[in-house]
Amino acid sequence: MTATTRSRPLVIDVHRDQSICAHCQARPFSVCSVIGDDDLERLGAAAVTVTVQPGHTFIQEGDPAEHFFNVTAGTAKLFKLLPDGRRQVTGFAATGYFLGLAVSSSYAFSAEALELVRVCRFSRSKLRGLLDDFPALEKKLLEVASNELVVAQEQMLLLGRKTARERLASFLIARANLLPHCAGHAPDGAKERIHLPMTRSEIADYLGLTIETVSRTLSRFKAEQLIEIPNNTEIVVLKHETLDNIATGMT
Amino acid sequence: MTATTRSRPLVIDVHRDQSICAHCQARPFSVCSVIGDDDLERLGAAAVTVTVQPGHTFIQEGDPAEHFFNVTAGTAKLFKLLPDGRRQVTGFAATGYFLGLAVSSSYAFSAEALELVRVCRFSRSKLRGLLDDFPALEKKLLEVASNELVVAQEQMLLLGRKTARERLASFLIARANLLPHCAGHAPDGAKERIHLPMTRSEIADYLGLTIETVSRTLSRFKAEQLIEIPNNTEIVVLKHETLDNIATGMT
DNA sequence: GTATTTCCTTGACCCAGATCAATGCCCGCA
DNA sequence: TGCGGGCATTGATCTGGGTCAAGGAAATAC
Repeated sequence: MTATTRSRPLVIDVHRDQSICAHCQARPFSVCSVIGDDDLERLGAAAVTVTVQPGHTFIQEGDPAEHFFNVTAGTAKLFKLLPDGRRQVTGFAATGYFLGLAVSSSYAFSAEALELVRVCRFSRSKLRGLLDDFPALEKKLLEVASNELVVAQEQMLLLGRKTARERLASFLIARANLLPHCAGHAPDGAKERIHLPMTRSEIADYLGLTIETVSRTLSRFKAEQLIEIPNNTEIVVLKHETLDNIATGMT
Repeated sequence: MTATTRSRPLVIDVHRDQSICAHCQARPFSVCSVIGDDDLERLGAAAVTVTVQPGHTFIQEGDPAEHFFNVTAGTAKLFKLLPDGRRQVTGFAATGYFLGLAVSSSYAFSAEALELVRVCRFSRSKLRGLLDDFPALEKKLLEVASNELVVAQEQMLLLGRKTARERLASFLIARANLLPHCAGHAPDGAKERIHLPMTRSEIADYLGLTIETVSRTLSRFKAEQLIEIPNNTEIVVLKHETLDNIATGMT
């Protein structure tokens, strides 16, 4: 919840490359997947690749919304601040995430790189052009936005009505379901090793809790043999089903 | 927060009318405004008008998402439930609101009429057809969804980080800004009479509080001469600016 | 190898808002 | 005009999670 007022966007390695999209390993996971191979040069011409160092803010809430971003590597946190520094993390943007959908003239949130982040940047006008030329892209964006809305509503339920225990369980289950292999329900025996690129403080700001409550609750899960905590950036889910039940308030 | 398990959708007065859109007074406020006068018959042919009685649920979370809705009169509450009945109201849908954007196969939330509600109902396939024929409609929907996302993020900040006092102030200011005339900042002198079609309990479920806290906080605002409470469905904002400052955490 | 910093954990205590419990108010109905 | 049933208000008390404080552990710096 502390306001570690970081410096302004420090951006290294900005460059253009017409053929960049052809070898983009994030494409299958992103909105760009709807653009056919034949049109990749057109897409690449509109994009600028930007690398953002960990801890640096590349979108500042309130700034004029000139660009749209597509995360192609690393994870960023999206957040909003109150004047006294209280922070709400509204989401984590991983590879494939499309950022900047706000139609208004200024950004509604800030974005800061947690790890080394690589993004594809489009200017507002260039994206407009792409949307006009590729209606499929517009359809895809609507689909993405609709899914985001569903996720946002789920998060409102969490923030408004769930207990600390339920919030942490929800968070762990959501992270576990991100895992490439078992995108569903692992049995209570199987071990799922989830990666946490964010600090406890960022988890707290995401779940509307304090860092101490996050820590205590995780310790309790460990004591109950629901999880293991090998180190600060990894958690092993031992009892997925049990955690899932806690997450959905069935306990 | 109590689960008043209402009956299933009780729908009266369902009818079709090709020319309905031509006299729709909700059109200027809704996504349909992007359809030109010449194409209104096409739009009307796809829509079914449905009237929903107060207290009746016309969208049930988890049900297959077969329809999209456009509210043309009245206000509905959108909400999600936990198994034990805890409720989170994720929004209020007034005239012009487009409902059902969830792209997944089932609804992510329920919707219940607060007053007598009238909606325009489109089947999934009919809407698909409209979107293919009117790209402007798709653009508009993306714009609407993007705005919804911004609102959702603001609500996450409220639910995760604001105090009860700040939440109520935010709610009152948001309602005041809905007023047709002064869509901005009324001076601290001017009286703004806001209408509340929802009960205290629904306000509580929207703000992540209890009914008692809502009531106490409003009473305190009244004691501080920030508002007047002529009756249960109306509140007069006396000091817009002061409330706005409270809402944004500047106190 | 030691110092510094940053993050995490744990304990003791506190408080904003929840819960429990009356009571009041308004409105429709007879 | 009085009665009954929802809401809403208000008071008393409780508690989950916040706050304050004191280490600990792991990473980076020197």
